[in-house]
Amino acid sequence: MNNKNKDPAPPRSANKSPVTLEMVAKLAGVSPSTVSRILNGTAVVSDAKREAVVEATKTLGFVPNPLARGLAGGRTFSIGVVTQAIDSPFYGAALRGIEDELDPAGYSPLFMSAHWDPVAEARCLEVLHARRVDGIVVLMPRLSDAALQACAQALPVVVTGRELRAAQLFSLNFDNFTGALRATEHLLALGHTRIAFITGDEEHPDASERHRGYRAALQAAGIAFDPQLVVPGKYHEISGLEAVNYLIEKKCEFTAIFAANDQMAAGAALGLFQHGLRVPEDVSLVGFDDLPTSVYATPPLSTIHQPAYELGRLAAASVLQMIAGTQPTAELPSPELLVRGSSAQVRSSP
Amino acid sequence: MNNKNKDPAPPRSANKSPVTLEMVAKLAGVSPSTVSRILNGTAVVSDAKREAVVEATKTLGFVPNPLARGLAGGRTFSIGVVTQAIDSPFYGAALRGIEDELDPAGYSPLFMSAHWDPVAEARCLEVLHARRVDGIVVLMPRLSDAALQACAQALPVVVTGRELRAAQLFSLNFDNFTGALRATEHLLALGHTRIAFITGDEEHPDASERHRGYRAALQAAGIAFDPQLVVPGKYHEISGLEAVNYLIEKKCEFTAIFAANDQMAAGAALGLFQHGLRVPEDVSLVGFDDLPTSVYATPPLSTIHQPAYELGRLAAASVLQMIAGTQPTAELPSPELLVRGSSAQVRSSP
DNA sequence: GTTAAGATTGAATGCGCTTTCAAAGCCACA
DNA sequence: TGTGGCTTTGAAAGCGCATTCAATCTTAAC
Repeated sequence: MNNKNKDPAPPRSANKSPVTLEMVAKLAGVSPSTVSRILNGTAVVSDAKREAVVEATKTLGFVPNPLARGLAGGRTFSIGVVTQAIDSPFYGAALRGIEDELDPAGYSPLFMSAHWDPVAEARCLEVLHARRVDGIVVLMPRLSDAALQACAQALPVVVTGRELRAAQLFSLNFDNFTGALRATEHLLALGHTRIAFITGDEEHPDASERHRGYRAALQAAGIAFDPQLVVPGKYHEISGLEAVNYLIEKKCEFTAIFAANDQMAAGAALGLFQHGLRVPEDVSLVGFDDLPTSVYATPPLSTIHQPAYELGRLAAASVLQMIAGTQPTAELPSPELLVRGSSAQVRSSP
Repeated sequence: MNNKNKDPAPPRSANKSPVTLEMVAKLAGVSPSTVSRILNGTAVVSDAKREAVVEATKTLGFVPNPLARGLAGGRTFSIGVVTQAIDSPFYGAALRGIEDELDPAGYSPLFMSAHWDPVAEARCLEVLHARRVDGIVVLMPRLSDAALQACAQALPVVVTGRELRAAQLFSLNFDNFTGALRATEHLLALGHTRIAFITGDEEHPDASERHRGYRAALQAAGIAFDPQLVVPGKYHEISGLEAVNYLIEKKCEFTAIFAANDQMAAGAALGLFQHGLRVPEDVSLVGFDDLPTSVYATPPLSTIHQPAYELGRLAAASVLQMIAGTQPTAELPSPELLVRGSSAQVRSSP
C-alpha cells in the first residue's frame, strides 16, 4: 500500500445531509427558534439549553442550509468579487488575498470575470446582486463612477484602482504615479537619458498615472520629453514585443525601457532578445507590478512592487468591516522599487 | 468630458429588486404557478399568458431569486469548483475554461482553493455540498479515490488528473506519460544523451507519470538511466533553480534539462543564467505545461502543451451533461510538443 | 348531444431558516 | 403579598419560489 492518501474526515453519511434545524431542536428538546438563536448568537440562551443544542448539532452532524439562511435572514455570508480576468497573473494574487481574508470570517467569495468590458461588468454586478451577496469587491472597475455609486446604494462595495468614497463605498488605490516616478528615477540615476516608455491601455486610470509619473521624473531631471520614445501598449506581453520592434524599426535611440507593467516588460525582453540586444548590457529594462514570475525572468526583472495579495486582503477586510457597520480605514503600502538584474548603468560608449 | 465610460445599462432602480414572481403574476393576471412554469419551461402554457408574463417580467425588471429557487426546487444553478490554488498560472486557464462553459448555460462557478491539502480539500467539498451546488469539479484532487467516490454519491462529480469512473463520477485525464516521452525524445533527437530531469512532487500521479515517460524514452533510445541526472523538485520555480545549482555543484555533466513543468523550467533557466550557461547554446531546456508566459521567456521555452483551458471547458461541459442525465464522453487532446527557442542540437565539442 | 381523455391553470403546501410577537418566568421593589 | 420591569422561550408568520393536486376548459370520439 503506497497510497498515502488517508481520508481526513470520517466517511460520513455520504448522502445529502437532510438534517434540519428542526431535527436538532427536537433532539435537544427546545424550539427551532432557540436553535436559531444559538446558531446566530441573536439572543441570550440559558447554558443548559445551549449545551443540549450544541450536543444535538454534533451528534446529528447538522450543517445549516445557506440557502434557507439567505432567504429567511437576508444575509448569505458570501461576497461577490468582480475581477477582470481570473487567469491574469496579477489578479490571481489578489484573489488569493481575498480568499484568505474571507475564509476565517466564514464568508465565501463568488468570483466573476468582467474581461475589461463595462457591459460584462454591469452584468456581473447584477448577477451578484441577484445572488444576494452581502457585499461586493470590484477589482479595477471599468464602469463609471456613477454606476459604481449606484451599486453601492444597495450594498457595501469596495473598489480598487480608483478614488471613490461614499456611504457604502470604499476605495483602495495604489499610487501608480509615484511608482512610475521611482522607476524612471532609477533609470535616470543609472545615467540613462533616452528612456523609452511603453504605456498601458490609457483607458485605465492607472495607465495614465504611470505615464504621468514617467514624464514627471524626466521633467524633474531636466530632460526634454521626446514623444517618439513613448509607445502605446495594451498591457499584454505582445504589446511589449511590438513596441520594441517599432522602436527599432523607427531607429529610435534608447538605452533603457520602462514598461508600464511586467507583462509588457516580458514581451519587450523577448523583442530585445530577438534583435540581439542584451539586457541589461545593451538596454536596461524596468517593469511595473512585480508579478510572481518576474523574479525568475532571465535576467530577473527590476520592477515596482505592487502588493496584489495585500490589496486583496485589505479589500476583503474592508467589505467585511462595512458589513459590520464600521467605516474601513485600510490603506495600501507605498510603491517600492525592486532593483534586480535587468537594469544597469548606461554604457559609456555605444 | 473625456469620460468615455457610458453606463451600459440604464440607471435602474439602484435599490434592491424586491420584484417577486408574485408581483409579475399579478401584473400579468395569472397565478404564480404559471409564471414559475414559464420561467422553468416546466409545462405548456398558452401563448397569450406567456406573452403577458414575459412583458410583465420586462416592465418590472423581475429577476428570480436564486436562493428561493434553490430552496424550493433543489437546484441552485451553481457548480462547485475545487482548485488547488486560484493564483496558479496553470489552473488559471482551466478556471477560465470552466467560466466560459458554465456562463452560457446559466450556471455560476463557485471556486474554492484546497492548496494541495487533502484536509482542506475535504472541507471545500463539504462547504460546496452545504451550499447545495448542483455538481462539483475537482481539479487535480489530492483526496483518495474512495473519498471522491463517496462525494459522487451525493451529486455529479468530475475530476481531472485521475482515472476514475462511476455512476455519477467522471474523470478527465491528460496523458502525462506520452507527453514526457515526446519531450525526452525531442531532446534525444537533437543528439543529447546526458539529459537531466527535474521531477515534480512525486505525490502527484502526474509527476510520476512524467518521470516514467522520461525513463521510457531513454530506454527506447538505448541510453542507460543515470539516477544522478534526476533531481527531485516540487513544481515551483525555486525547485528548478535549486536543481540546477545542485547539478552543477555535483559536477554532473549534462547538455539538456527536461523539467517536469514550465515553472521549474523557468527556475532552471535562471539557474543556468546565473552560472553563465546559455540556453540553448550550452544547455537545451524543455518544460511541460505550456504556460501562457513560457512563449515570452527568453528564449521562448520548448514545452509540452497541456490544454488547460480546454480541460476546464470539458470538465464543466461534463458536469453539465451529468446533471442533465447524460453520460459524458469528453476526452482530452493528445500531448503536443512545441519546439521553441530553448532546445537545440547538442554541441559537438564541449 | 354526450362523455372520456387530455391540455391548462390555480390554490395550496413546503423547502429550512430567521424573526417578530406574545407568553411565561424571574427578580426586586413597595 | 402584589405589581412593574426585565429576561428567556416558543408559536407563528413569512422569505420567494417549485410543485403537487385538483379544478376547469378543450377537444375528440361515440
